[in-house]
Amino acid sequence: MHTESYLVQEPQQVRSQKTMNQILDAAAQILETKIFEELTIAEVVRKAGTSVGAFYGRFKDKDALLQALDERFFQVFEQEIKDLLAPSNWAGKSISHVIEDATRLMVETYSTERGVLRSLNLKARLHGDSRFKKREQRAWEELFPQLQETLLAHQEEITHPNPNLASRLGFQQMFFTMREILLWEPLRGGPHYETEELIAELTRAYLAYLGVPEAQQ
Amino acid sequence: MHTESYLVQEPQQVRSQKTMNQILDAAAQILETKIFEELTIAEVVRKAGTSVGAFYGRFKDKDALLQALDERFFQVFEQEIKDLLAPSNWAGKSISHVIEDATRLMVETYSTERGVLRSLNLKARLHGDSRFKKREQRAWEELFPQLQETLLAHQEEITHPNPNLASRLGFQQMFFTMREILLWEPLRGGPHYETEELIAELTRAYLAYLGVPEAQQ
DNA sequence: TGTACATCAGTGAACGCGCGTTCACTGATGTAC
DNA sequence: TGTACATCAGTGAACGCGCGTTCACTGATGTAC
Repeated sequence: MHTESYLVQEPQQVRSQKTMNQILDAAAQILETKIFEELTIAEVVRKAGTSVGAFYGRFKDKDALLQALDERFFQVFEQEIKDLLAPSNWAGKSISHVIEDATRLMVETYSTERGVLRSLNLKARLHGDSRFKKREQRAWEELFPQLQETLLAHQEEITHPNPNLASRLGFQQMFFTMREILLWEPLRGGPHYETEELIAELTRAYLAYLGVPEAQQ
Repeated sequence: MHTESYLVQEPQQVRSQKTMNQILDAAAQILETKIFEELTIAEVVRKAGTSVGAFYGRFKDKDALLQALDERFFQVFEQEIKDLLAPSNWAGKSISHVIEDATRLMVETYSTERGVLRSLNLKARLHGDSRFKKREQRAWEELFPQLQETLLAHQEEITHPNPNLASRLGFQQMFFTMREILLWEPLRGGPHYETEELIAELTRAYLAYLGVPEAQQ
């Protein structure tokens, strides 16, 4: 395995691998209730049952911790996207199924990984900074082009005058709304939506905007 | 006028009022390209042509500066909302006009005040903290209940099975998408939308989701 | 099977940097008589 | 119309606090012969 640039050194012994996992788990847990800037190294290592020195023996700096969490998350997420996009998967399915599938993946993922995703999302804004900005768009870039292609293949079902624009803005609406509702609304006690309800409504909204007649759903 | 809690003291002389305005203008200008946490007091006063001491003679602390910008912004915005909601204004208008009006106000406001709004939005997330959280929701609370009431008055034109839910989630979609596209997408070079196009498409999406038949638009 | 040596892992006190904030002081403005 | 005094405004160097980061050191693990 190649040396990850954010690590000082890859773990070589079981012992250190274990320590690293403890650090990542502790951090992820802290991020459920705090954002990354509120988290201190001291707090992480205390919770992980290790020391500041051990931390810096592994991670280049504080940001490297978030990068490692990012890496760990995307490993799983990208596989799920690949499975969803597997050529056979959407063959012959209706637009409405395709959109529902994509929405479901997003909603379920963002529900499960609130803490880490909240901080990644924030980080991308705080520092218009390279690494995190890129990564945040990956979900997008992996999923959207393929989804769009699939939708445009059913172009005759779309009554919006500009299917290209509509499929893009519709996806953005679904994604931004989902992210806002799942990651941020809970913090300010906004209205709560059940997972299935949210999936259903976001799908419905997307389809309605594309102008897919109900008969074809 | 009552003493604002975030100010050490209200300006008493023209001279100090002028200094204060210079500080606010300089800050607003800096926020066009930086976020509030990147802005330093030293930078603001340099640009404003005044001194650190002058700053603290007026503002309680750094946060007070953002609060003052917030205050200045909302003064204008709330008046615009009031005008929009004036009883006579929406009387007899179609759902589609009502939604377009609301969307236009939001889009135009957020286009004009990018800098300050970006930092206010961020601040509300960084510190789940009282003051800014509240203020961020004000646009919402001032505008939405009235909008919803107006929409529900035309309930027969809405084919979504749950008009109450749909008018709320539809508004959230419009608002979140608008905010994301105007405040954050430019930073990551996302696709650009013309103001009129954005208003038209967001309106269209909202109406479609509510299920307002095209004939009635 | 043991010994020597190299590298990996881990410890926690001390350091240092960036900025927000304070403070002692000077000058400007307003008011009283 | 001038003088004295109070308050407002403004200056910028110095301070200090919170964390991220370093560093000198100890112990654990692995490898060679």
